[in-house]
Amino acid sequence: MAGRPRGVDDSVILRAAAEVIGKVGPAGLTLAAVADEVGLVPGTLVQRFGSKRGLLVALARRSAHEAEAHHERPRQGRPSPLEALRALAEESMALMDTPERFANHLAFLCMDLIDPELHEYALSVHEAQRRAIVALLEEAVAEGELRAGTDTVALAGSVQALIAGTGLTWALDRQGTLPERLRRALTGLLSPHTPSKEMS
Amino acid sequence: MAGRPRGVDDSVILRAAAEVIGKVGPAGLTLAAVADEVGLVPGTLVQRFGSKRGLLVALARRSAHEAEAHHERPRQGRPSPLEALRALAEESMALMDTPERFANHLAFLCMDLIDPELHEYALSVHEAQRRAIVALLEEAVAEGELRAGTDTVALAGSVQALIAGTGLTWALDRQGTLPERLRRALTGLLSPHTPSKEMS
DNA sequence: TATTAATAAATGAACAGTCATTTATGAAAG
DNA sequence: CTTTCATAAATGACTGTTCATTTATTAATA
Repeated sequence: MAGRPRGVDDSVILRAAAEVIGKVGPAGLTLAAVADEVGLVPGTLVQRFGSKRGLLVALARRSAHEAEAHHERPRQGRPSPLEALRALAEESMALMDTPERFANHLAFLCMDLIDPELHEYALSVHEAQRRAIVALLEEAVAEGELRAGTDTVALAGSVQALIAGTGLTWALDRQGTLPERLRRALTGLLSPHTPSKEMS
Repeated sequence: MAGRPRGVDDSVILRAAAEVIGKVGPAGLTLAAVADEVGLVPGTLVQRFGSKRGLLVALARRSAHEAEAHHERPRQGRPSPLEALRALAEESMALMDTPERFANHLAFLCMDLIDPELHEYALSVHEAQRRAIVALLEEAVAEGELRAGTDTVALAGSVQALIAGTGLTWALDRQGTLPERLRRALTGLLSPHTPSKEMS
């Protein structure tokens, strides 16, 4: 039954594809570049993944599973829920802290602009992150770090927006360090900036 | 001296280019698509703009000038600085409230990923927006809407991140309406979410 | 005023390059 | 020998770009 064994595994091809995307962006990815990276020939990739699109789908699926698994890890001995939230946010930043990685991350977020079928994968990762954030926020409420009655789901949405937006704007102006800006913005989102009389 | 008059103006070509980018993304733009849109032939665009890259540079330059001019408009009879800030943010959202416009906006933000020379244009728009936000925040401080001693520049950075990130995440999950989510996130950034005893 | 020359704009065809994909062929392992 | 993997070459569809040519307009000339 078993014929000639594969010279290179699927996983190393996908890793190479991610690497290429990191360099030239998702739209600039070519089968030739990926094939070169792993010592194969473009046609082989088509045969193994069906098409270029098939390879991209496989890459999206793998990335999504990895990211979901990452977000399902329990809080690891962090002193407080909010501290764990900051850690989560900073880890997310690791996906955007170089121009290459940022381009890659952006490509992932906007995969549906390349191929609508890939949208579900980006969405599942996004929702896994949201669930993790909501869980931490609720812990924070339970432990008194956040005011009781906080709309944790809505706040989680804001936190996600802040994470994504901080990466985006930092990629644009490169002022300061990314963790520093993230921490400041997060603190601003979670603590008061207004005088005691509340605004409208 | 004067030869044959131009059948279509530069501005309508650039507008068509922006439209095409909105449909197929910046990397998917082809001269043929733009030429089709305005009833010309691809070669004509090369002759008029020097090259495809020249057309993109012209588009970036125009978009940058438009956006800067937009941000330099004075506060227009808004009841309060923070209300004006919310209005500014919501106007920014108008650039991302459809998939097409969002793609276009994203293309603009990431122009340097297409061509490094275009980065300066994206950056200048970003800084114009920052100046506008800082000005409003300082008015808010002066009028007592924000606590004295607020680091308006840092807070402006957070506001920008929130604007960009809200557009990004909304494009991903499409939950709720964009203005609603933006307003909630902004309120969260500018008002307290913690109990009176402040967190670290 | 009528005619001609000069100039710019636009065309359409062709070019060279790249890309994904297909086909036919050879090699490696059970 | 059969099955699977990989290759090399060829294909067809695009791409941006160039070139000679045509068209439309203004300026100058007689």
